[in-house]
Amino acid sequence: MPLHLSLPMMKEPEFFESRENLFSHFSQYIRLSPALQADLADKIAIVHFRKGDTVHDTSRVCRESYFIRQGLLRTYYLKDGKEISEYFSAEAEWVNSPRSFMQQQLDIYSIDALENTEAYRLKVADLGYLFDHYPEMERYARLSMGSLFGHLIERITSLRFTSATEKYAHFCQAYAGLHHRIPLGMVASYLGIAQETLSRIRAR
Amino acid sequence: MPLHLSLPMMKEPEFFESRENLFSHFSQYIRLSPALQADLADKIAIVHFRKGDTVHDTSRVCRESYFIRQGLLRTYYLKDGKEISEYFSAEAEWVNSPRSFMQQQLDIYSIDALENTEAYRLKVADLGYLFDHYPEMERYARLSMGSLFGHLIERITSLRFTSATEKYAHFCQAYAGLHHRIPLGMVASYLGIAQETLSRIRAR
DNA sequence: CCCGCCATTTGACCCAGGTCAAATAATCAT
DNA sequence: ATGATTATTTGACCTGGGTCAAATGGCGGG
Repeated sequence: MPLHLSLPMMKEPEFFESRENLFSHFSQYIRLSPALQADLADKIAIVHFRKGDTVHDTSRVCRESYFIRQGLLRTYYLKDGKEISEYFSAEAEWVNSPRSFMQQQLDIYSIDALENTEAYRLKVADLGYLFDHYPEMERYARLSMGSLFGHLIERITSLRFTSATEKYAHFCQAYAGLHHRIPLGMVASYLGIAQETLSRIRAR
Repeated sequence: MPLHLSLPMMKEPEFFESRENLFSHFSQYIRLSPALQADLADKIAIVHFRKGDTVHDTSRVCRESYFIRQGLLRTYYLKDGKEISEYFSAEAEWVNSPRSFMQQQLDIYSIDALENTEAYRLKVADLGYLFDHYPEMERYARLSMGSLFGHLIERITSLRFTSATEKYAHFCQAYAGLHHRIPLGMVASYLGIAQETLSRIRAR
């Protein structure tokens, strides 16, 4: 099934505002030279997804990464015919199918949109170009990966020795404002507990 | 308590052989220029730990990273007075207390040696120097982190929906030859299951 | 506004694996 | 070697939370 996405159709001012969002994100990690800024602006496109759209599926190698300007995406995979949510990504986060994108091979993860979403798209080939020409992009990648690391380790800790109730509490804190926006069943599979159990916990 | 480590006291030939190990590791990811090679050789020291030694403890900020030439280290933390093993690191892996090393702040993880261990030591300040002067070091960091990522995600998957038996099977496969070298109780806490349960599983 | 399809809730039942306790085996230091 | 300390095994018991089933609630499309 082909990737389903609508093309940007925005007024100029809004477009500029958008770009600055991404740029200011970069600026948290590195100093953006004018040259890099220009090259980035050239490589990055804005795309829209409608709620329910498929952003990526397992039949393809993942060749693009998305930085969410607004909206909510979900990365999931199938296990015994059921969808298991791996994680959720909201504003100011990069999303792709990690191993598929990094090693350019097929992988089990699909991505879909839980809300109408507006995102910047960067193709893997363009990212490679940026890495080759701007050492500071390498640094950006290293630094931003670093903070992800902490989250993953925390999650592993939370999965191992905590009760279902504690897992949910940790989730609410880690995904702060987001947990309202995500259907209960998906939260349950993210936490590795049964939907029914989570429903009972909520009705505490 | 001060860091307990013995200084290198090696014959030259062995020393050279050691360094080449690390260099060939780097070569898997980047091309090592002679200048970088020289700088690396200058910054890196060889250290030895005896079985049971503390490599890092929670009272200090982690200011060095170790690349294991031979041996086995364990990263763990205390929960309710018990040691929970976070992960094990063997030959050809970098070890530190991740958040403490990356953000230069205190964290909950300690590291000790499960076997006599010989490792290369790189100080955080020297690593910063290398990042500042050699863009290819940034690339190395990005690429080598990438492969860690896959492992962490796999582990999260394995923790969520699998029985204790499956967790142990996954562990044996992920840590291939290593599982003989690690005490049962530590494996159990790594997997998030009770020691008694793991003992029964093994006696299948 | 109504219908049909999911998502969520509620109830009943059951088992994998946790806890506590005590025996046995392995390891270490003297 | 030998006793002391620590790691592993074994047994008995119990509970958190999984599974299956059925009722109820919500929402998007016509």
